[in-house]
Amino acid sequence: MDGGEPGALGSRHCLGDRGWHDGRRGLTVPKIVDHEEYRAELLAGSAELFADRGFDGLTTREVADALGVSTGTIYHYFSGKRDLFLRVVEHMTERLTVVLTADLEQAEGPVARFDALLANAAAHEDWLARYNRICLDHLRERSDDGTEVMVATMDRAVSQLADALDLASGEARFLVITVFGIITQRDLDGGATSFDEQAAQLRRWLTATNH
Amino acid sequence: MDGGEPGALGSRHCLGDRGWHDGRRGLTVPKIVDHEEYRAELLAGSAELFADRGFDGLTTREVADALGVSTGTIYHYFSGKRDLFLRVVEHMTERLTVVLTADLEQAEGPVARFDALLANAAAHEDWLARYNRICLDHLRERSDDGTEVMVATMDRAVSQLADALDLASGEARFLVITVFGIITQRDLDGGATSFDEQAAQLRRWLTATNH
Amino acid sequence: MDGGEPGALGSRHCLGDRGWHDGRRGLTVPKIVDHEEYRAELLAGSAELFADRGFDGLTTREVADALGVSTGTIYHYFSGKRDLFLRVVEHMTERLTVVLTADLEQAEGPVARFDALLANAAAHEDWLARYNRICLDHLRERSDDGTEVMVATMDRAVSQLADALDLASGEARFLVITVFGIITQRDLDGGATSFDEQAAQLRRWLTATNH
Amino acid sequence: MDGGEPGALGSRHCLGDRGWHDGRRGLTVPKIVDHEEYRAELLAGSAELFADRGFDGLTTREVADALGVSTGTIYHYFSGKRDLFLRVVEHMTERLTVVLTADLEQAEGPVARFDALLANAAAHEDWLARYNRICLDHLRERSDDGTEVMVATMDRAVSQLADALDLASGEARFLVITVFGIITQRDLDGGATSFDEQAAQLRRWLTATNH
DNA sequence: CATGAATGAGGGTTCATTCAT
DNA sequence: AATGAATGAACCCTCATTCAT
Repeated sequence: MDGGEPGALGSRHCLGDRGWHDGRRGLTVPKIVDHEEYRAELLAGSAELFADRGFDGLTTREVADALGVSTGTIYHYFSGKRDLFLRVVEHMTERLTVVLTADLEQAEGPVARFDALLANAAAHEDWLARYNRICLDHLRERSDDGTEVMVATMDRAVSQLADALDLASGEARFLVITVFGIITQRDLDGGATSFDEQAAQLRRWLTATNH
Repeated sequence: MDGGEPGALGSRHCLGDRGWHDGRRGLTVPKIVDHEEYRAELLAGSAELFADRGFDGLTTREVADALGVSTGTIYHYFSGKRDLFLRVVEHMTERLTVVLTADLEQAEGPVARFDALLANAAAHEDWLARYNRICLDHLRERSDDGTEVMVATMDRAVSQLADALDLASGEARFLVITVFGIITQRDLDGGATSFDEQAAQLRRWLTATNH
Repeated sequence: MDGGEPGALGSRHCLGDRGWHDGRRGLTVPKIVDHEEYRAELLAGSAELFADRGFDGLTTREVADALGVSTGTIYHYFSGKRDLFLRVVEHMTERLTVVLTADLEQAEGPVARFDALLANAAAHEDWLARYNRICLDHLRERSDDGTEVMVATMDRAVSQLADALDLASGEARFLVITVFGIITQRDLDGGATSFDEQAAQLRRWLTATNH
Repeated sequence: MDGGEPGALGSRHCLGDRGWHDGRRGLTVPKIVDHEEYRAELLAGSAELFADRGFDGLTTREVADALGVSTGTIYHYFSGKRDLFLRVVEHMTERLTVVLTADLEQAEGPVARFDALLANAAAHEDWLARYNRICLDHLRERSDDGTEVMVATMDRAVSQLADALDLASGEARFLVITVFGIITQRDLDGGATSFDEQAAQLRRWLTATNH
């Protein structure tokens, strides 16, 4: 189980001890870069919480405690709880394609890439499960334009996968849907469903398709 | 699109006017049956709300208003908001198999039954999407024993389907997972994903499998 | 020193113990009248607090404690702290003319009515001082249309006084302004300024005016 | 309409660019005078804000922004928000007599001095209105010894005016009270009340008195 | 049985103040 | 001397729950 950030060593870190550390004498110019970096750290640290507890089930106090900062600090970097949540979703959404298609290029041929995709899904299963939960929560908060983001995100992932695996768009979409289906089910039943067994079913579909 | 109860004529009904204080005492002998029926009506009426807004995003006042009763009435039939939610999940869970396998027996042969299953899913898509949402919410409220219920529910549905469609357990599970995957995706993207197109992919898998 | 309501015996009363007390059997119709009465009591009880501490300097908890109710109750009768404050100002504004002109009719002749006016001012000095404070606070909260209310209120009081004392509009206005000036000064210096001495100056003006 | 400081050219100036870190060390010897001057500038710049928004309605951040400095700077020159406010009141109080009696000596005779007084009041109406507001706020912050300051201030102004206009103490007090009454009323009604008309009433009183 | 007024703990958010730079 | 990021107590307000009617 990986931490809040896939690929990063997301050990529970305390973010509470920073300063300006500008360097050159007396200059009171704080580093802008640092601010953005810190923001990203807060985002990464909040993702897991929002996924586990849901937007409404999570308090800002809990977020602050988990991040090792005060509630005021959260409001220094984000305009509110809702803003933080929306940024978390944005942040995760940007990484979805990366998570699914990482190392896909290094595999030779569609079948090998299919295996690589499943390996990616298995490696980042927790992250994907969290993303899935968060997406449903996001829909509640932005029922108006929430779907637009999802459509665009899905389309991007699907088109990349279609290219890499030499599949039609609808087929690649089926692939993503099923992968998420397996992950959702395992999320719901606590892992009772075998990932490999279901992956085997999916490979059978691929074999029947890929001609 | 059906209402809160699949198969029932789920028009938005106001439950508030049963009128225990209608005057003629002695006439309105409160039957036990009535109590249970009323409870069921409250459950059915709450399902949609919990699915749409989430457990934490919904207030008891809102539930009461939607049901056309007072908050006190809810506390008369349930021990609290959480209890109501848990009963809603139970109530929906009990119906899951029914929803998925309705009219399945009348179809002849595995393939026809597969089609009937998909027809069921399409007919009750809203209900299934809500059930899917509620299950993830349920997991948050009962992270301890929440999975047990899900495992049992899934197993029951899977074994029924395995019998009806002449599939191995793992195959039937794949079927359910994929159906839910499609419905979840359509829930997220507002219906942008074509149900039929994805169903066609699933049939391809079935064809490759069912020999 | 009178309480929050001029003329009323405004002893610090605990408002926390009420019910429906409808009377006729089983009817679940709560009394509407009661609701409005209670609202008025809350208003009267809040006036002193807002005057003493200012809108921003007063917490809802303090209001609730002083009224002997919970914070939630305040939100049951008013839409928020700001609404409560605005209603208090409205409530007091409606009474201003009454406070100033009470018993004025019973006096014979302009001079006697002038004396009656000063007697009214002295009798309700605390209430007038509070009203004065609250008006300045009100201006901060509603800098847009706050002045309109003040203009209308002042005009009403002035025209009544002009009639009763047989004064021109500008003269009646001078009278009101000076009375409030004396009260404000006494509010600021803790009563060091003599009310009677200043009233004597005002009477000298009246004598020079009233021809 | 004058700025925060009567008689001073109170254009909204940014105080934030004194540049202690301008580079050439040793050149910018921090004089004590400078420190005090700067303090006075901060005081003058804050007066308007405190009057308009009230002590509790104003944040230190807002004060800092308006002054063009950081919040830290305020804490360098004052021990806190409350201290700053108290110093503002002190600062304004010291100037009250000056504002009211400026150019009074140059006028010949009591009546001419009376006119000069009214001219002063009209010229510094905004400042006086702000002073009036701030005094009521001050009373809230220092209800214990707040009145003492007010009594002393009033007495000083009254005795100066009594001398200059050849009035008895109570008469001079009436004069000040009425001037403030007019200004307060005009503050409340947005200038709807005519200053000159009310001043004419006051002159009538003077005529009846000064014999 | 049904109601909804009342409660008060706890929610999101603000802001006076501190202090490392 | 000046900055502004960080803090956390305390703000206004919400809402699950109780109970007199």
